[in-house]
Amino acid sequence: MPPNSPRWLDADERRTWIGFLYAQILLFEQIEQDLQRDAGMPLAYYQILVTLSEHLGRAMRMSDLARSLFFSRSRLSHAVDRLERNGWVRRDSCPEDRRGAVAVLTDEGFAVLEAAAPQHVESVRTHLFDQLSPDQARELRVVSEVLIRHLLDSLKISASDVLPEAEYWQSR
Amino acid sequence: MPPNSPRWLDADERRTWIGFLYAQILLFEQIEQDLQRDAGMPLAYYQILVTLSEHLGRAMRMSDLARSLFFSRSRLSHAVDRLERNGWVRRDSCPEDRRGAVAVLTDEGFAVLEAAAPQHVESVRTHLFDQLSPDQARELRVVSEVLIRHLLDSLKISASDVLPEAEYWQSR
DNA sequence: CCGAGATGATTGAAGTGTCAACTTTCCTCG
DNA sequence: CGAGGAAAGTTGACACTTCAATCATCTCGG
Repeated sequence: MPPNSPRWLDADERRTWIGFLYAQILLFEQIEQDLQRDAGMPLAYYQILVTLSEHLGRAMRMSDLARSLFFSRSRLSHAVDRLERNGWVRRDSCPEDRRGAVAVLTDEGFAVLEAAAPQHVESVRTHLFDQLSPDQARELRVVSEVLIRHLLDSLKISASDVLPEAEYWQSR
Repeated sequence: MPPNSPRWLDADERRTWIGFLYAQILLFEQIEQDLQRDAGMPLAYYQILVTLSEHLGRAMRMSDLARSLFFSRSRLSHAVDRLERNGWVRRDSCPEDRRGAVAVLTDEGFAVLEAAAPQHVESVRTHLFDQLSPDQARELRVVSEVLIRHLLDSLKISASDVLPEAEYWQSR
């Protein structure tokens, strides 16, 4: 698996890689910090609430939720523990599968989400879209989708596991 | 600070944002996983070793190292604790400032880094550069550098704190 | 020169994530 | 039907980060 003779990065590639790495670190650090300040939760938890809020009954099976967000089951389980303690999510048992559990967004959770959304969106706009020309934003999207297709392939994840945006990421 | 009327994202922007978010999550998850498998350390620790290895005497003041990597002092302190337990880094006291501490890359640490580098570079190439056309890689670099300049400004960090690539990220 | 505030660094607790082990229930196939 | 294996979910231990508090030293204006 390690190559016989490694294909080193040239100077341009190194700068691209380091630049991308640091841009990513700084951007998400900033957005997480804004969200933590405004809503008292990390981005991962916000994504859980958003995903639940967009589904029928504001409810989802734990496994489906985990797949949608690329979370391990364990990670989701711990996260829902905390969201439940905050009163933002509730666990119901699943009628058609006695192993199952359903995470349900509570009214309080929905209210917290509604209150947090405007500031979070503003943060994303300020630190991402306001900095890019329309062409650059388009290019960023193309690059992102290329990478997602590759990575899903390489992880042998079928894009249709990733509801509800699956159609955007189809391999071909 | 919250806007009177939030500037919501339109459908294209939402797709761009979610795409970028997921590309970033999947890419770094994959690269971290490869590095963990091949070298038994997270990317952040690898970066510490790389940064030390590129400095005179393979040594740096804790604070300078933290600034270079955008780590908090606390984070670096904990990380160096572990690297020290692994025997990869050593702490020396600082002659010209008695408060100070200097992190030094040990020979063993350098050897570990040399052993890990080829596979890590291969991983970056496979999952990033092999997937992008030269134009896309160029565009990714431009976008990254735009974001870095903005974020450093917004954090009031002067680019020259971030050695040794500072010149690349100057605001103007 | 001296005291106040800034800087360098560490510490411990709490939050979040990973990993492996485990339980329960479901599904399949002989 | 009834194993045996797969899937759903949880749990506990450990690893990494953050946050606030702390201590020591340095710097600088009066």
